[in-house]
Amino acid sequence: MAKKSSKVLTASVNPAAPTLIDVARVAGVSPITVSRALNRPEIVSEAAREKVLAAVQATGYVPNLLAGGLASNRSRLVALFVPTIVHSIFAETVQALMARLSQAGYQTLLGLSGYSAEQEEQLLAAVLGRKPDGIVLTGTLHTAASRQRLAQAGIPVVESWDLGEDPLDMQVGFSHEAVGRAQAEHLHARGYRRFAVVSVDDPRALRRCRSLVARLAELGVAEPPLEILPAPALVESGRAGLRQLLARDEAFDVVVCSSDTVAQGVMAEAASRGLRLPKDLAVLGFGNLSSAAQMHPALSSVSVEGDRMGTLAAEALLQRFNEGDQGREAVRIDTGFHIIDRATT
Amino acid sequence: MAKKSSKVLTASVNPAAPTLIDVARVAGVSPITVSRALNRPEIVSEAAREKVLAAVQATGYVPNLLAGGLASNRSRLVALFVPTIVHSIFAETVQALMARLSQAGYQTLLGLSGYSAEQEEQLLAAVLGRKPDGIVLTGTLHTAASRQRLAQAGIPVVESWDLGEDPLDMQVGFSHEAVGRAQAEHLHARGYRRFAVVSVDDPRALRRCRSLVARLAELGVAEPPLEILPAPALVESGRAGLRQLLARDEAFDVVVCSSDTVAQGVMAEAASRGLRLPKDLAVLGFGNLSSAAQMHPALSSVSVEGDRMGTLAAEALLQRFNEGDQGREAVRIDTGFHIIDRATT
DNA sequence: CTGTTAGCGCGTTCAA
DNA sequence: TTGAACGCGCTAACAG
Repeated sequence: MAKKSSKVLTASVNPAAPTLIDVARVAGVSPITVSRALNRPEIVSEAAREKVLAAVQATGYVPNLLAGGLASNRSRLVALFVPTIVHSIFAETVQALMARLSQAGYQTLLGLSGYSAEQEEQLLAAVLGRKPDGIVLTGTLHTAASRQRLAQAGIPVVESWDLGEDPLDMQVGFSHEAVGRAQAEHLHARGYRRFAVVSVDDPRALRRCRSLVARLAELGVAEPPLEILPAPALVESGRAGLRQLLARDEAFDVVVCSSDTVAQGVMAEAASRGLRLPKDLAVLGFGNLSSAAQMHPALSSVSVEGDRMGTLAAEALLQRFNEGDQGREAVRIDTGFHIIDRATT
Repeated sequence: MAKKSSKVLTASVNPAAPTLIDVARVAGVSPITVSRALNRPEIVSEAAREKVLAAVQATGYVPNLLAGGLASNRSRLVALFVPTIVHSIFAETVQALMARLSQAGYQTLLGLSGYSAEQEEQLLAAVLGRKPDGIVLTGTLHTAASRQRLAQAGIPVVESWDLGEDPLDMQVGFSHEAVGRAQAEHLHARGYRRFAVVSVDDPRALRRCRSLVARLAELGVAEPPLEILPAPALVESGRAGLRQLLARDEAFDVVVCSSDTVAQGVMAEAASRGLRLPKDLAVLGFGNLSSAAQMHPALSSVSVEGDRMGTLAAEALLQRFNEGDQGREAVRIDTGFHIIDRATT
């Protein structure tokens, strides 16, 4: 390991990354003054500040955040878990959250938790070791062990993309049950009576589906044929879903899909069979509001604002960071959703 | 669950997260034995290992990776910079890289660098403070300051999604010039002579475009009309691009697009004007091989394997981590690309 | 195979 | 406003 002695050797290989002490020496002040000049410039005399800044430039000093975090117990790191970012409605949430946090001086440790609470638990154990100052999860389904670890970590937690019973801490999302009900009511009001469902095997998608079916029952519509396919949602899932539905030989004139991606597959399969959309078959998807423009002109969809969820989650955390754990108001934001109906346009 | 007797206060608020020392006390061994039992189990007696593991369970110990990283100078963290992950060909690279790295015990610090080298430089300063063990960048365009910081950091670097002159270290990607040439040659061979181009203002996209134009010139085709639109690439960019091209009143029968997203917009605009695809107008996109199935049936495309780039980048880093900096073979992997022609199917 | 010693680089707590 | 001492939690290097 490198010693106190000045750097005389290996000048080209690795000039022994300068530390705060090196900067202090160059600036002619004490190490702690350097620390303060960098972290809380307002409490340092202007003269000192300038000397320090010059020395930082001269040495190419980069603060070691590992050491800083260890000493201060503040890592300036936020962990973010999403199931996946490929072909995914979560990508916008990730992007928006990162944008807001980095602007506030925080960095983001991304975790891909898949669609299982067990995978999330695994990841959690690893990530909490980095001592993040806060964490954003997707959904409200967590293992008991996860809940305990999270509680023990004592950091602010945001659950996103859902609203549920006994929150871990803060929540920013919408009710998947409400989505299911709205789907049923909207399509029923438009005159549809013969439904079918294609969904991937994701807990939240299934909840929307169950809620849809329940509301349909209340409206006097018989339980529709369901096709549940393995996650992740691919276009091919939609194609397969519609194929299997048609093979069942039950009549339907609208297909409710668990995502826009699945819906695209359903539409592609329908088109290849000569069905006219939405005349012969209407399709209802689910996805990001901002992607709505990209959709097939005949695809109706339930749209949520993934980016806004990200921004709101970030802001909830930042506020908690500043309040220093006392404000602790019970944040619980319903971001809602919209139904975009393309059948009429 | 209870400790020996040390922590008496605030039992409910925060049981003062157990440290390695607490575990050692419970297990009846020295702290360093706990450390070894966890990090290099093979060099510890089975008896000790079992005692330690039991104590870890009992205490709910989570190793502090900040402290570990500081002491060992190994953070088990890899930084990954991509321009964006929304509507993006990079999402698959991120996912694949993370999957491979997490399997090897590394976590990923994601940075969104936009499409500018300056933004990348900003990010770099912040991220290097976390002392990542390695870093993966997108592209080969970096500021002088970035290059210097990177060199000074002395960690393995992978440049992805491109191959270029004087690499920083390792490269995993393909030649954008080769793509441009291939586009020209493929379409020319198919009989097209009247080209047009819609591209967003992204350095790599512009290089493909320039190369296309140059090769066309060699083939005796006049310089095609170009529409360059601001990044990021949206479906709307494509619509606007085609509108503006048509307004120019120059004839063309094929449009080369900087991405599949742009291509979708071009096709949507074309369809809304009653053009038949690909008969009246052929469209060539650019995107991920695995997304090819999602494309419009008339959309041809240059396809690259984003996920494979991610995996290869991860493996290049892991190998370097293990070799301990001596192997240092000059990794430079051309992942190539494919042209998928849908006009004939 | 196990333990002891001595930091890693920084921020907190005091005092000046 | 500045500085000195101390320790955050862990691991490298040596010894036993």
